Amino acid sequence: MKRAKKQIFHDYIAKHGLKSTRQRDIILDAFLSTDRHLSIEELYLKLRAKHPNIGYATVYRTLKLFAESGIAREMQFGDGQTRYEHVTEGEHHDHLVCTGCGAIIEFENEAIEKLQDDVAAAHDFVITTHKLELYGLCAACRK
Amino acid sequence: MKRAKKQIFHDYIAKHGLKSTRQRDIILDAFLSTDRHLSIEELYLKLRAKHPNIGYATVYRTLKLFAESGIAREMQFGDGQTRYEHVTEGEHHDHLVCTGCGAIIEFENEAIEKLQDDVAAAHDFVITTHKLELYGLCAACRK
DNA sequence: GTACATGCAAAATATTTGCACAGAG
DNA sequence: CTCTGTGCAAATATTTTGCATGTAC
Repeated sequence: MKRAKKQIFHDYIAKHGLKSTRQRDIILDAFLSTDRHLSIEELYLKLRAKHPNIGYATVYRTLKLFAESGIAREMQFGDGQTRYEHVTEGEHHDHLVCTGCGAIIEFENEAIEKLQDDVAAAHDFVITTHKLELYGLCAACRK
Repeated sequence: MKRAKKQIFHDYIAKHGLKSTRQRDIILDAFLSTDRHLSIEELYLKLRAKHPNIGYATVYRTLKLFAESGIAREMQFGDGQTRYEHVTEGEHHDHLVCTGCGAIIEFENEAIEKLQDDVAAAHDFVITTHKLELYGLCAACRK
């Protein structure tokens, strides 16, 4: 799966006349080998440990590329930072966010998706994406 | 209803030892008499027409106050600007956003809310709020 | 009179852009 | 060799803060 995303990215690069560079590979590896919801800053700091010469701007530009290529998606959880999450083709999930510890749990629910389509149809909309986030406290944080 | 929100805000002000000022009243009026999803900048520009001496910072601070008092809520629709929407007690709604013309339609769906509770229960979460946004194209923008 | 509020400008954040140089194809 | 990518710094955009002054209570 990690391999599949590298493949998708490299295909995208090739198809658009872009170039495969050392930095992009490094950032891609770092992105694929972490948690699914990291901010640019988190990724940048993580990278800098091993690759102090990679610039902030390159991380921004490269993550945007990931998003365009379809292997990542920009997310806003309202904390002022844009986060990027992994996207796997055909998969969709929503989020359960603990406001105590910041944990983000993913879930899928077919029934909800179905109802969303109904709502959209009732308003004569054609949905392209959606975002569902439930904010609350996890068991541990309620103690 | 507009009156009710003014009441809520003034009660909040009073209870917290804050002060009722001309600016807060002006901003409150402007907020209550507009669309339900405006950015700070939109509100600020609208205000400046009639009240050129109100500062940007005051608008920011006042809208945060509105949110604290419970008559407004901060929203992020991913366009880089924080927007504030009206909150009516006991009411909850979600959003249908047209990516073509930017229209935002509100809707409510009990069945979805119920399923969300089920999801939360399954993960041992207690939900405090949630956010559901459906992005797509409205009928007019599909033509 | 004593806080709290305001307005302005400066600061803090987050993100984007210009440009000279480096490197992939 | 050409055109894209990189790194750095500067520019933008958004939001917050410090401070002197104003004003509600």
